[in-house]
Amino acid sequence: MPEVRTRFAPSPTGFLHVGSARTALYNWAFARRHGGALLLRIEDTDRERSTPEAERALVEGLEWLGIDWDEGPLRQSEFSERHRAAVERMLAAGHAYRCACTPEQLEERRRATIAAGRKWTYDGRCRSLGLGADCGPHVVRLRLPETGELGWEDLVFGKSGQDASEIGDRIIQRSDGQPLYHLAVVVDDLEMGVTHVIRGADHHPNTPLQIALYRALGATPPAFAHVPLIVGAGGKKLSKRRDPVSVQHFRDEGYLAPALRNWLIRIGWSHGDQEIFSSDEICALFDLDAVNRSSAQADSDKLLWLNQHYLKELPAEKLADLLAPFLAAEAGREVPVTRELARLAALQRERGKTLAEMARLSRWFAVESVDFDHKAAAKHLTPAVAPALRALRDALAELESWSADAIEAAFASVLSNWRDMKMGKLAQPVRVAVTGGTVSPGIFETLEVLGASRSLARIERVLQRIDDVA
RNA sequence: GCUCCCAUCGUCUAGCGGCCUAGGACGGGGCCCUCUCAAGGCUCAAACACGGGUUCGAUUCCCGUUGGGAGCGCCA
Repeated sequence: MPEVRTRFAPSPTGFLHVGSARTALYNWAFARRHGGALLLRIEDTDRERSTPEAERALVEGLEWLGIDWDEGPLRQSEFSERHRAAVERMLAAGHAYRCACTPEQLEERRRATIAAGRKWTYDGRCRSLGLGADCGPHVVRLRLPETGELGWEDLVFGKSGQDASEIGDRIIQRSDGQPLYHLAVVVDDLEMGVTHVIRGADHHPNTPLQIALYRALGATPPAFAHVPLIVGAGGKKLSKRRDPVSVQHFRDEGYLAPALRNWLIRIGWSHGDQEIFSSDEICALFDLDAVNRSSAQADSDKLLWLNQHYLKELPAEKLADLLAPFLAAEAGREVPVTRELARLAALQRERGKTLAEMARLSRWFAVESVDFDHKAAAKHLTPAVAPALRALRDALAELESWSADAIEAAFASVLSNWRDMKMGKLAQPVRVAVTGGTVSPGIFETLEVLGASRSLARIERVLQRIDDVA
């Protein structure tokens, strides 16, 4: 079996779309699984959209996801010479012909045909005119056989195809000499030696035409695998406005690359009951025959779950590195990566599902002084708890080592003097004092990471506040 | 409108004629744990779109219906 060569051929839109990302992932996984190569080709023939920034965004997104390629990025715009040469060859061989019908004439005939209740494909007016290059403004059309199956065995959809008569002679070169998409793709895939075209199912209906193109070029089509589309809620098309569609967006929200990768690979593909796939497992286990045929909705809750799973797997130091910028943005100030931050990250990772959420929950750690949640303060910062709080402050102040264990002992000693006070009655006021709210990791650990001086200062401040109110 | 494609819990899916009392996961409910919130453990509810065939036997095969999607450009 010849070497497997797959390709990912996005058009540069300024970001990496999750649907494209999954297609890239499938191509990558398939190539790796079979010891082949992945080629990256930028479809940049649409000049306005194709900026260097847009291309960089694409490359960045792929690299972040951990998708590496073996050749490229190649740019389609650099291959116009060979596109033109291919057209010349087809013209010479009679597989293509010049057509001088104007868009206006075409539109008129199309309308008339549809009005007559018949379906429109090009009516072949210029098909046998034998127009030469001197025929004035003209396009080039592919000459399809009158009939005949344009079929293939799709690696996902199985037997597929359409009869040539359904399609009509399509334009392959514009009147300005520029190649059309289908021609460019076929010529480039041929030129690059692509053996497996793995792409979105939206291309499924285009494939017969491309098969015809391969044949007209005297070539054997590659294997095709069309992967089902990712759709939004309710099975509707993913909408840029309603759904988060860019890989960058997920990255900025604090999703981990392994989580997004795992999420994407599992939409439309499965391997038994397995849910968690490392990069290596994806490369070892992915296969096209386990890809589904129906389109799938993206489930953001599952992504959240996966993200927390990977968050929990990360070493605390690494997690602190990742969390620091999110926390800095949350607190509006620099956040150095310290041992305490790593300790905090280890505590918060089972409380937040994204880095952004972890940062929100950890705000109290990074800010100078906390803002009190009004309801929490009203409920827990009352004169009734002041004596016990004062005793706790004294006990904490005398601690020789500031550790969770020592802090717990201080709490215990205070509680032993207030027999009718339960742990919760003391912990909550302290929690409000040091975090401003009622939600945090265990109170001993919270005080530990915050440090002795900041903890005591915040308790002191609360004591003052209770006195002021009283 | 025409052509093509798809159809299992709310969602992602397992199932490739009997193993199905339809399995797993996310999400949801309950219980346990507990200083809050989580995490964790246990547990419950939840699906073969419908109608015909084929077969001793259909979730699985065939045909319709319904519902969804994609494609029908001198866009990519």
